[in-house]
Amino acid sequence: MAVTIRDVARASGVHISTVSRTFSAPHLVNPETRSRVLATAEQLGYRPNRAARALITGRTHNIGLIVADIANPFFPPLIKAAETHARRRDYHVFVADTDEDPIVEADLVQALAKQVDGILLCSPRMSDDQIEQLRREVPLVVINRMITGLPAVVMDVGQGARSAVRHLLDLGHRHLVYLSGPRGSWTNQKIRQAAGATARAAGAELTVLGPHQPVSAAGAAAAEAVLATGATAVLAYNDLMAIGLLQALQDRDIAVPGQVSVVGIDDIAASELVRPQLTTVANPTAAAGRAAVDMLLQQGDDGSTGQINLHTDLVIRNSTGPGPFLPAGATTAEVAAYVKE
Amino acid sequence: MAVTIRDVARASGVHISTVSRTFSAPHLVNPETRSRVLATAEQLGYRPNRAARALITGRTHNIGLIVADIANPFFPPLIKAAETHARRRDYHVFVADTDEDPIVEADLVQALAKQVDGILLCSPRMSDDQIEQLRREVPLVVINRMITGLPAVVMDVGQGARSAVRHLLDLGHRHLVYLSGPRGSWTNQKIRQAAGATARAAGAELTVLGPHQPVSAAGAAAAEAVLATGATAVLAYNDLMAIGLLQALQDRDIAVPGQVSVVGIDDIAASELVRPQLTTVANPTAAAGRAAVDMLLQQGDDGSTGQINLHTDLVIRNSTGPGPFLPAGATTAEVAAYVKE
DNA sequence: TAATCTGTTGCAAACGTTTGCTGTTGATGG
DNA sequence: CCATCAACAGCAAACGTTTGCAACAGATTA
Repeated sequence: MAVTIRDVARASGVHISTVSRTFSAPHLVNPETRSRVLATAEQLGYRPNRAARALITGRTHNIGLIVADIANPFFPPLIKAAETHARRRDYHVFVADTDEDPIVEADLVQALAKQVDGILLCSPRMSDDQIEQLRREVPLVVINRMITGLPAVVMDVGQGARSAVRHLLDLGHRHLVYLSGPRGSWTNQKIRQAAGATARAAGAELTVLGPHQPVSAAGAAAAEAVLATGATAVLAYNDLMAIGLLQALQDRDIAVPGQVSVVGIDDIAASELVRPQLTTVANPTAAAGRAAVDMLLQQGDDGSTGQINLHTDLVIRNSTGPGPFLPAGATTAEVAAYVKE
Repeated sequence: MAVTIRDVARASGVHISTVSRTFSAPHLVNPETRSRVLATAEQLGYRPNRAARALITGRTHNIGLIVADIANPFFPPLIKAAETHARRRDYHVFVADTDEDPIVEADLVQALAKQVDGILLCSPRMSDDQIEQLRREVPLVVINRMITGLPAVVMDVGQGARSAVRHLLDLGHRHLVYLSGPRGSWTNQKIRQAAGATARAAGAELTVLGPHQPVSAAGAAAAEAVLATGATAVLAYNDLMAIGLLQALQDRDIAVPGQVSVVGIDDIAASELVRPQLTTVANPTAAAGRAAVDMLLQQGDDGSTGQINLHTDLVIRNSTGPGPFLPAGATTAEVAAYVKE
């Protein structure tokens, strides 16, 4: 049925090994022979069978990409960049979705292990131990989580959170809220620590609310709680939550940024589409995807296990501004009254 | 290095074919033997090598999913649903992005062909001929495009467009604009035809603007042109464009839906996050993904080549309402003046 | 001139499975 | 008691490649 190396060999009067070499080690075959083989291959429509190749070389030229939730707008740009980059290097990529379930995550790695040359693990929810375990079965690069001894590429959310908080501080805010993300998220911890430290260092207060699911509904649901704190500025775990909050506040006739400033993290596409446009920390997700692919592909060569820390950028838009500043220690009722004006 | 069927055979004192059958045809092996083999396999950490299996059976248990742009929010829910559904049937999926380029599209199908049992082609930009050509190399299911003789699952955008236009008509609008999508999009044609026919049947006018790239910037850029037509309602090729337009209008102090009503198509997540929330036609993308996978997997069995037409739903939110109605034949200047009030 | 080398090709053994066929055993039926 | 059969297990040939080794020619070196 399908045309194989053998058909090409017969048609061009050489041995199959010569045909094989024409494709996998061209420099070993006479230019003349080579072009003849190439021509008949082209004419016959020959395409190498990757399964057979994989069987003998042990390299599949496939990589796996495991993310928590494909539909979370944070991931698609990363997936896209990784896929495009991989393809340019003649690799194909399996994409899989864990639905934020650590068990599914582990199963997936196992299932994919034999079929890929390595796996990119995005924001894994597994324990460090589990991940180290799996690393013994298949080359791994972890994205958005740092585990000593494991190759990783992370986006420096700590630095991003610091910039965001400093921006808010510069605008005069003294009481901030951090709307935290899901339990078990490494990123969440980093943000929380960095934001807390930066606020404290400036003598400002930071109230942590959460944990929350990283979705807009959770941000919206947190609106009351945010107002109750009396804070004038909010940093959210991600843009989705920030946008949810943004709209919930506006639905309550609370001006953003007039009365409350809101900052997100990720810079998803929607952040620009929403009004006011969201001030946020832009994560270089595309760069991260590419870097992770490179790291994975190099890993085979040397045994290097580098860790890359990608710079993040605060992008200031219209959801932040100098706020209304309450007397310290205002009660919830006072805040609400103030805010209603 | 890796543990193979041979290791398991040796360790459990049977022939390799028995081990093979334990996994691929359990009913052919004695329950006692089977459990013994299973136990040692488990203990040794044996995992079947899919490449070897694929080589001999010709079935890879992989499928390919090719989309125009992973980052376009329309696709991720479809990808997610397809992947999850496929995995439940023990298939893994390659995801690839064509960047809206028909050439890349064809290359990708070819490259993936030998490595998958079939390919899901989403909103292809290739010509019908090309697609039929490729179908001879690999089983195909086309999503969001109807080609006679080819298995397809489409979302009934025609019906969606009709509902949308009827909704606008019911609100009293007499002059509508259709903001059309990219050239070569089958969906675009369908919408345009359905919208035009519905408007004409009611004696209303429909002006077509475009083509445009299916992105929010294009929607925003079209704002002036839309106003110039004097229309009071707009149907856009997709939500992204609708949202772009929405914000561009508001930035010009034009009330939505007070002065102009806007309807999108797709019901992407952002449509609910934007204010006013966007009235739009919800496409059952997840269902489409699942249906396409099923269709592809069945295709091997019988030679069936069904076509599924999925129902779409108009979801009415806050971007549509009774508009201000101008005297017929108002000039651009008059419209602008009117609209500024 | 003999020895060595270089460039090119063929040969055949892998890689880890699946599967049609053949044997063996013990049970069933006449 | 022989013939038939069913259930099970082993044998070996595939599947389409890659790759170490050997063979050979012609060129280079000593």
